[in-house]
Order: sequence, then structure tokens, then C-alpha cells
Amino acid sequence: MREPGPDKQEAILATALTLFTERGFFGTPTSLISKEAGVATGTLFFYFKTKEDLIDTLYRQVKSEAALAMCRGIEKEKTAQAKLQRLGHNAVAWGIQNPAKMKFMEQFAHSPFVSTSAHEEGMSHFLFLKDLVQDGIKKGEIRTVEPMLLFCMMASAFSGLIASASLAETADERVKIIDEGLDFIWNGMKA
Amino acid sequence: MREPGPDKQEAILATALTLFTERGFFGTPTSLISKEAGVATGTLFFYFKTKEDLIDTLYRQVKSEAALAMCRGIEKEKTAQAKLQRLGHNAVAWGIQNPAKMKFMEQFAHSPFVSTSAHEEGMSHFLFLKDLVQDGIKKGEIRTVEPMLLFCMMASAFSGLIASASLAETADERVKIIDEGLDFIWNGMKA
Amino acid sequence: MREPGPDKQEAILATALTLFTERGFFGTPTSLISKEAGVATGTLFFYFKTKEDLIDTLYRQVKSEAALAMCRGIEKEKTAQAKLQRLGHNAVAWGIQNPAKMKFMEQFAHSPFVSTSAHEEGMSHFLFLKDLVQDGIKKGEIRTVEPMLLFCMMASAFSGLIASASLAETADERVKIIDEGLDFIWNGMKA
Amino acid sequence: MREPGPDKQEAILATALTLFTERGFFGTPTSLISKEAGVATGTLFFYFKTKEDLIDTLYRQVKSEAALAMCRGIEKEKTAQAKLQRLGHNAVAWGIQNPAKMKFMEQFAHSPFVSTSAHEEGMSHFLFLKDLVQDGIKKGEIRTVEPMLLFCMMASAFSGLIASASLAETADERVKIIDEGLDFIWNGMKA
DNA sequence: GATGAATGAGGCTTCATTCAT
DNA sequence: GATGAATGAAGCCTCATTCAT
Repeated sequence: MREPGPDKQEAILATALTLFTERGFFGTPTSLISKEAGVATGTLFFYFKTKEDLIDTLYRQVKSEAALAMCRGIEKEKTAQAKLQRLGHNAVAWGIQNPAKMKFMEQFAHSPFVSTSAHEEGMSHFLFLKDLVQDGIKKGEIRTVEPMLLFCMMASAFSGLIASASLAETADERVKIIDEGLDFIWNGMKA
Repeated sequence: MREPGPDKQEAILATALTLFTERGFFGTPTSLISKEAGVATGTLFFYFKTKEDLIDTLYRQVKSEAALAMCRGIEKEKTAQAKLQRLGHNAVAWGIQNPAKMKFMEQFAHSPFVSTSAHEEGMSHFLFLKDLVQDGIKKGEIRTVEPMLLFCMMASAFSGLIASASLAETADERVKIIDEGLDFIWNGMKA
Repeated sequence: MREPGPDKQEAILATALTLFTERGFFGTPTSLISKEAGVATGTLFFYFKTKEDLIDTLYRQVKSEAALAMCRGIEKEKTAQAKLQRLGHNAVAWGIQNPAKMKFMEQFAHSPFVSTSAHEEGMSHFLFLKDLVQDGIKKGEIRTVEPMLLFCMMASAFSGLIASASLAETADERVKIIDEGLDFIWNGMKA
Repeated sequence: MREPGPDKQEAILATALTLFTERGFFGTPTSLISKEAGVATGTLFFYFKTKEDLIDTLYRQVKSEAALAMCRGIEKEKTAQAKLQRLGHNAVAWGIQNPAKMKFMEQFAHSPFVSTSAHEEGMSHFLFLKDLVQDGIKKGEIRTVEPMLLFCMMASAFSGLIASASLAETADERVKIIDEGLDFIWNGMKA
């Protein structure tokens, strides 16, 4: 139960995030969202025209936040490897610190409930990765491979890594898993 | 109305597979499944107690078939690399030849609509992979890494590879993608 | 689970009696009756055209059996009081020994699931009671009251008495209740 | 469509009462109740979580009303006989004036559709009767009999009396029946 | 006589959405 | 802005009944 607070819209979004990951899109009635968020049924539909609009907004917001977190400090690094290393650490750290958002992204990555345009907008935030890869290839740091393929495989591998790291029981173990996982990925792509 | 029909149960499963991947679990009314399968509403519930039972059965069946396809001929290979190479080719080939089943597996891998027990049964078919990895480590062919981590990352990477390969426009291009993708994976794990 | 035995019809009737009292008419699917009776779904509909036909047959059978049990030995008694006393004992004894049938009669006495004709047939078995009362009035043993009223009230009171007697915990207690109850009734009607 | 309407909940309860007595619990679809009550399907389920909840509420309400009607003015009477006499008149008068509620109570008195807790609550309203009987016994006005037995038999007899009185064709005849019936009951229990 | 797979109308209930207050 | 009673289409599932074997 989140307290109404000044911003009902925020409360609705936060509640929806949790409930959608716990129960799925259709498993979560809008009535439950508004009840848990501490607002009236009608209020939800004042801020979001439809239920789909709500999940779309959520999807865009979470994807954008995730992309932002991944980029943090990347411009300071010089080599492609360093950039990718930092990016990997950022990604894994964010995924572990925001399990609900991570789960949300995975669950709705292929979902038909999210509109095509939201999917596209979400994807667009990550296109800088493709450039990064292309740059690394040009500089001879990364193997000459179709950039889209590398992009796809990196994304998949990151996701697997976060899942593995989340299962770690101690902080030390987690660090080890992350380092090994990032090695796996870097070995796969380095020249 | 009593047509001999080969097997209504099969028809229901096949129809459900297609519809679930196209429209999601909740987006597919049981009435649509039965209509498309050419059976009466009640017939679906004669063979499957609930809609969840239907998707569970489907999930178990597809996972089991996928695992079987991946193992094909693996015992003939000697080295861990050769085994993994063949396994990778098998996986990618099956994924490309069975796009609907592949999509189904991805869509419902993290889904709450599939029962926990079905998820566990599905996972169990792939545990031999863990043994394979462990064996490779022992023989010094694979890097010394937590096997579960490698297992997770391989699975994720395969899935990314199949997605990429499915986008290829010519057979040649596809072969190239697959080879490069399997290289990525092998480079990530080899000793 | 009754064994199929030679007479499937009997098995169906016996099973239906139990299930109807336990779960009501609509709460008992014909499929459950046939399963518990150890016969196929179709078999039930071979012996009884419809589900209503089944409950009608049951109702007629039980009512007729109850009436027969009540009359037992009544012709040997001379006075109206003696006849009624014996009748009361018979009724209570039968009700206690056949709780399922008793419950069935009570439950479906006012039920719309039993056809009007079955209700009438059931009632007809008890009309001799009215004659008995009329006779007692004529002989001056029973108060001069509208016979139908006495009939109704006797029937109601018997039913209450059986319910009370069924709750008795020891045989002695039960006998006492029955005697007191029959006194209540007789005091109510005697001249 | 948003009519002010006095109270939809009341309309639903009143309609359900009539329909349940006319057609039974399972014979009355919720869709028919809402249609006859002039509300939408969903409205019924806004006020009552399930169909069972509806009949439970109805049962509690009717039983409570019946008990209240029976007690009216009882405290003014001094002797046990006078109290019971008034109580009997009250009961019969209410039963005759509220035939639908009366039928409803009889029909669902032993019904499995009404929850056990509702049955218990309904019964509890009539426990004062037991005290009344106990008091009469102590004062020597009523025969020394197990009070629960008398309670049961009185209740049954009242019900039979109301049924008989309802069949009366003239007001005079009805008064006669009621008086005779109450005599029957009082003779049965007086010391 | 006996079986049980197949049928499909119909029941209960959910839930996104509206709108008068 | 906010509320929540009201709506009604649509979904899942049940079950009496049939009929080819």
C-alpha cells in the first residue's frame, strides 16, 4: 500500500510495475492497481487513457532508465574493451539493484501487450551499442562480425548473466560471477 | 457430426501452439482455439481440464522435443568442443525449422501461466548440458567456470543466435551467421 | 463405489440417492452419478430418459417405501390412538434407520425438480392417514377438527420429531424423546 | 443510463427472493435476476461477491425479519401460555402475510446452497424460544420435556399450521384453523 | 445392453471503462 | 482533479445428452 502522496500518477506507475511482474498483464486488474496505489478506479483512467497506455508508459520509462544506467561513465573510457567492460558492469549492477524493473523488461520484451511503438522506442535507446561495436571493429579491437549479430548476442548474454548473478548468495561470489561472465562475453567478441 | 478424425487432441495442441505465440495466453480465448481446431468448446475441456492444463501440456511437449533435437548425434562426437559444436548446430537448426515452437518457448520461459512443475520438468531436459560442460572443464577443454553460469549464458546466447539467424535473408548468410555465432560462444568458454 | 453387480439400474438409483442428498440435484452431475455407480455415462441414459426422470423414479420409490413402512402392523390395532401410536413409532423408526432416504424426502418435498405428477403420487400414499384421522373423529377418540389440518400438522410434527430423535446420543435417550414426542402429538389431537 | 434509483441492492434482493422461491436456486440464473431487477449483470456482482453470497444475505435477512415479527408484543404477556399464544399468532400472521418469504425459508431451511454460517445465524434468532419454553417448564405451565425437543416440534408444527392456514378460502375459516392449530400445539405442551 | 468421446448451449463471474457527483 | 457505482461484453468452464462402435 503506497500512501497517496502528492503524486498519484507516480503511485500508480510504481504499483503497476510490481503487480505486472508478479502477476502478469492480464493477471492484474486495473481495479487492483488502483486499490493498491490508494486511488479510486476512475483516477487511473484520468492519468492513463487505457490499461495499454499504462503499460506502454511504464515500458518506455523503464527501458529509458535502464539505458541511461548502462551508459554512465562510458564516455570516460578510451578503448572499446574498457567501454564494454564498464557497460557490462553498469548493466549487471543495475539489473541486480532493480530486480522488479529487470523482470518487467524481460517479461514484456516479447509481449504483444506493449505497443509496437513502445517496443521501438525502447529498442532505440540501445542503438548506441551498435555504434560502439562498429567502432571497436574499425579499430581492430573487436572481431569483424556483423554488428547486429554481436549486438543481439551481447544483449542475450547480459540477460543470462544478470539472472545468474542474481542467484549468487554472497557479494564475493557475485563479483566472481560477473567478472567471469563479462570475460565470457569479451572473449567471444575480441579480435 | 461424428467424424473419424485422426486426433482431436493433436489438433487442439497444434492450434493452441500457433495461437498462443501469435496472441499470447490471455489474448487467446479457448473458444478461438476450439473453433480453429475444428472441435466443439467442450472437447477442449474433455482433453484438458483447464486452459492452464493445456498450456502446461504444450510446454512440456515442446521443451521435451527441443531437448531431444539438440542431443541428436551428440554421442558420436569425442571432444567437448565437437559435442558442443554439434549441439549448437542442432539447436540453431531446430530453432530455425520450428519458429513457432521456438517463439513459444521464449515467450513462456518466464511466464506465470505455465505451472512451476512444468517449468521444472522443462528445465530438467536440459540438465545434461551441465554435465557436458562439467566434463569439458575436467578434460581441460573448457575454462574453469561455475558450470551453471556457463549453462545459463550458453542458453541465452543460443537464443540470441537463433533470433539473429532467423533474420538472415539467404541460406549462405545464415550459415555465416551461425558459424560466427557459435564461434562467439565457443571462444567465450574454451580454455 | 458400488460394484457394477448384475443390476446397473439399482446401482444408479442407490448412488443417486446418496449424492442428491449430499449435494443437491443441480450439484450432482449425471457424470458423477455414473462414475460412482461404476457405469458409463451413456448407461444412465439408457435406464432413465433424462436426469429428471431419474429423480422422479427415486422420489416415487422412496415415498412409496416410506408409506409402506409406516403402515406395518397398523391393521392389527383396534383404537385410533393405538393405530396412530404404532404409526408414529413406525414412522420415526423408519426415519431413523433410513437417514438418507429421510433427508431425500425432506429436501425434495418442496422441490421444483420433482415433477408435479411424482409429487402427487408421493402424496397419495399418505392419504390413508386422513381416513384414519376421520375415523378417529367419528369414534370420538380424536378432537373434531378439520382432518386436513390434523394431517398436515401430524406430518410436520413427525418430521420435527425424527430430526430431534436423530440427534439423540444413546438408545435410551432416543426412546425417551420418541415417547415424549408422540405424546406431544397425541395430546394435541385427542378428544 | 445512470438513473438515480432508490436502491439497486434492494431491488436485487427482492427480485431474487421471488425468483428463488419460484424456480429454486439453480433454476434461477443470475442473469435473470439482474434483468428482472432492472440492473446490469455486473451490478449484481458488485453488491454480492457470488451467487451464494446473495442467497446467504437473503437468508439472514428473511430469518431475522421473521424472528423479529414473532417476538412482537411478547414481553407484555405474563404467562408462558399467553406468550406462546401471542407468539403463535404472530408467527402464523407473518407467514400468511409474507408467503414468499415463508416459502423461501422452508425451501432453503435444509438447503446446501445456504452456507452453514448463515444457517447458524438464522437459527440463533430463534433461540429465545428455547428460553421461553424453559421458563414455562420451571413455572409448571409446560410439561417437563427436553426443551430442544419442544422447540423443534413447535417449529415444525407452526410450519404445518401456516401451510394449512394459507389454504383457507375465507378469513373466518382461516381464524378457525389458526385457533385450532394453536390449540393442537398448546395441548401438546401444556403441563 | 454398454460404452465414452463428442457436442454446444448456457451459467457464473471478471474487468476495462464511463460519468454523474 | 477525484471518486466509485454502474455497465455489459466476453471469458472459462460445466454438463445433460447423443450416437457410432
